[in-house]
Amino acid sequence: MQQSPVPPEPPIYRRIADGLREAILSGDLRDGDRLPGENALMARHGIARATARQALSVLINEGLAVPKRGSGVYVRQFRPIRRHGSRRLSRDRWGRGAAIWDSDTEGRPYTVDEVDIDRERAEDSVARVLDSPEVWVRRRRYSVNGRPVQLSVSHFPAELVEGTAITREDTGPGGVYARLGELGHAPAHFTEEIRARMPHPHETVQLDLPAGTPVIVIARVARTTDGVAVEVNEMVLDAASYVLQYDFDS
Amino acid sequence: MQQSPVPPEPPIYRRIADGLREAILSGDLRDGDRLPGENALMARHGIARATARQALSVLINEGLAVPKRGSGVYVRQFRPIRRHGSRRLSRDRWGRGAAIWDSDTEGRPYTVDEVDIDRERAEDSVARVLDSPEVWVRRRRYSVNGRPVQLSVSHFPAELVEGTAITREDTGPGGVYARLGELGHAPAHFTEEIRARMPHPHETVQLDLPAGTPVIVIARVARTTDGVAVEVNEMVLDAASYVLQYDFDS
DNA sequence: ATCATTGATTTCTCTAGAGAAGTGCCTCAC
DNA sequence: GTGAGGCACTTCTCTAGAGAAATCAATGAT
Repeated sequence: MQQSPVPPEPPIYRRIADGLREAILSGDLRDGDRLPGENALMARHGIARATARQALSVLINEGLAVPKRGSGVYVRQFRPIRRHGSRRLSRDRWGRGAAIWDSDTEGRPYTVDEVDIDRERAEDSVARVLDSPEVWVRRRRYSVNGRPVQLSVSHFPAELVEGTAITREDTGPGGVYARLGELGHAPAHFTEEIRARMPHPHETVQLDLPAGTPVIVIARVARTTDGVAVEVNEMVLDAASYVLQYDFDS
Repeated sequence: MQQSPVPPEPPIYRRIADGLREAILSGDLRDGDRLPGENALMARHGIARATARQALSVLINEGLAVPKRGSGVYVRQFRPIRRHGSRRLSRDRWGRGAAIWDSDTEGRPYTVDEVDIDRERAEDSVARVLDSPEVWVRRRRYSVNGRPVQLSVSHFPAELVEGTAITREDTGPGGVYARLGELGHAPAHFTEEIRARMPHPHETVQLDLPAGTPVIVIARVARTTDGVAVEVNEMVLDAASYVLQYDFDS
């Protein structure tokens, strides 16, 4: 009737994982250090290969370690980019030392290494927001220091942007927002919806994500001063590479 | 010298996982449906138990499926709560049908089922922002419909709030922000930093997270009109339960 | 010096089997 | 009808072994 007096101790693979995690979080093992591998764990603990792998897979799925085939398992590093939602409000308004999480200084060289532009039928959710069944779609991939960090898919109402530079690879000075402004539809209000989830397989490939890395998905809607939606942009970010920042008044 | 003409086909466990994922994403298998289990996969594909498990673990780690011990593996469901950053700007300003992602209507009953209040030494990052080595800490867990969805840890400068209701379990009408206002330190500006990562073990326990569920971490700093930081609140959200929304002007 | 090859090491994939532990349904006694 | 017990089924944990594939360093040929 009563609780078992002996709390069952966790399984072997978990005790090993706990030990390694402890070493990582305490700082004994640092960014990029090599963890004991399958063979080392088998020998040290007298266990089967599958059990050693299971222990390591715990840390890998937690995003604390990254396996490199033929080489070893290494401690993961976290050095994010800071992305500001509202530039207007956040512009270093509160000075230095104000951030909770460290991040690399901004202004690192972004490169766009894949661009794809098409006219398509819009998905339901996009068509509803843009109030347009057909859209021009701009797909891009952004990399920093040669590492892909973000996928971006922008949607524009087809009739609105037809024939403009928005439908071409080179959008000209100021980018798509300048072009929208020339059309008399300058974006003035933004809504960003944010989710986090594990990546789909094609995202894992395109962002070159190791196991245990979630993605942050941002769905951003740009509207004119009249409240007309002129762009829907869905961004998929490597969660290990980003810190998002939003500033607002109460 | 040239690329192998035969693209190596993916391993068995991955092909099986791909098939099941397809069934889920296409809608053949829906929220809460039962997937074929280890034994079914072993029989159908003529594979070993470990291989069948590996196929299922792919989907589990992707957050698409949830195992229930002794019962089976089931398709995961996603029915998030919408959390607004800036209430002032977002208040249904753009009418209905404006959201990209579905979410349950707000106003569902929140319950706070664990409260813990202490005076402590602050961590470095918190001490730096609050400019105070000692802090009062309020730890809470929020649940919706009996399911824990959020952990929250609030920090206040110790000298500032000493002796007020902020150091007691019942903070009185209006909550801690009303008390800060009475002290002449009403929060006026907010900065929220957002990350996503896999949960730590204690977060997995406290939020009752299945494998393959990331958490969203929000570090929120509240400041007075003078720019003095009066609260640092770190929230850990079940990523499968939340959509965050931020509205701002360009 | 540079490049190709080789070999040791490592992770990755898979087989075959076994017992533990939790779940859910059915049956049986009351 | 209702509750208790048992049983089938499920996932979970682990052992033992083997070959494939990627990495890295050392070696050897040019």
